[in-house]
Amino acid sequence: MADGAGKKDVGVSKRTNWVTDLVEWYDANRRKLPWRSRPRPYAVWVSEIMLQQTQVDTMLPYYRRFMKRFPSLRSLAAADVHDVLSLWQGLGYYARARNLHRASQLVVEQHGGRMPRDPAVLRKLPGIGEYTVAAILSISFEIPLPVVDGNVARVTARLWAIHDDVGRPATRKAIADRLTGPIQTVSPGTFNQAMMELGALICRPRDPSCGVCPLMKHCAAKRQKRVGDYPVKKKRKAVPQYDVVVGVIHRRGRILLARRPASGMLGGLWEFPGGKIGSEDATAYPDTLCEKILSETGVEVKVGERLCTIDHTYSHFKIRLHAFLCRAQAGRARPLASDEVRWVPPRELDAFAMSTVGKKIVAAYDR
DNA sequence: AAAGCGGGGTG
DNA sequence: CACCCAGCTTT
Repeated sequence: MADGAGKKDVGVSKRTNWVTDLVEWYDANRRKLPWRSRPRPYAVWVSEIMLQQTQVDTMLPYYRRFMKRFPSLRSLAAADVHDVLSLWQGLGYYARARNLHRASQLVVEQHGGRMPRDPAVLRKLPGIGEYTVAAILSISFEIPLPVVDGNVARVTARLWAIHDDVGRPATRKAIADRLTGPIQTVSPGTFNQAMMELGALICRPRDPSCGVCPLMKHCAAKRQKRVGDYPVKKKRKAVPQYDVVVGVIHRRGRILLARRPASGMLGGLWEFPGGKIGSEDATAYPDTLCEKILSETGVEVKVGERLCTIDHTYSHFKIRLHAFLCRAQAGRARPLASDEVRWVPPRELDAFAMSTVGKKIVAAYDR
């Protein structure tokens, strides 16, 4: 009798469930984040959209401001998209804001303002894909759908020494499949957040803290001393560089801004007129800029001194941007290559939603 | 300068 | 499925 009980105890302590170890670690080590206290679907949604391609520390101040201004799904749906973009200004990936705003309106129109609990229905909303469906439904409704973000892919690839490229959809699917069993043995919201938290705090891309990892004794990569070999991913290719010229165009104490088309890159944001140029000599920039401004806004300008040069990296290319002070000579401004053009008093520039580059030009102008 | 994060949309 | 899109942080 005593023998049998002893055997059982040994068995349990030697091979504890990795999910139990993970969740215990999470309960003791998780960060306190605003949407974690009592997860409402709307708060989880906003946080997950902001967290795409953006780290927690970067998005946190944006999140607080956003939730203060739009505390409910209905308040967001009722807002002007320009106000939503203004709050997103500087966070990047502006399509996320446009999609979130549009999707909130669809939830009000089609679902009475309540978040759908059906994965297939949720998935149809703009900006909501496989990952976001699983995140919202698991965290706010405890529905057992595993999320597979970069953190989870990395943790899982190491845990089971998965040698497939984690960037491929098939690998992501395989990882989700392997987590479908485990997630049903505990709170799904806790499981998913614990996996992501472990990836963010312990199982980091470089220099992971294996020594304090709750999954150390379960980890195949660690056992093989090959943690650095996982996850396997394809190298990203080099990005091209372009030169860009723009004009800060004055007329009667005002400055000309153009609003980019609503869809596409930096859609709906305001910018200084100008654009990408070829590899011509720098001495030709003023003439090129003059032509560009004329063809895009119908305004004839005299190009003056260079205001600033800004290097900026986007995800798929880099730019070296040269901003020139210009003076309008003739012509009425028309939105020939944009959705809208407007002459703006310099003091009001801050009220127009711009990308980080736009704000840098404004900052250089203010100096 | 290079690498890492890395979901969604499109074709 | 492959490929394109979109910025900022860390090293």
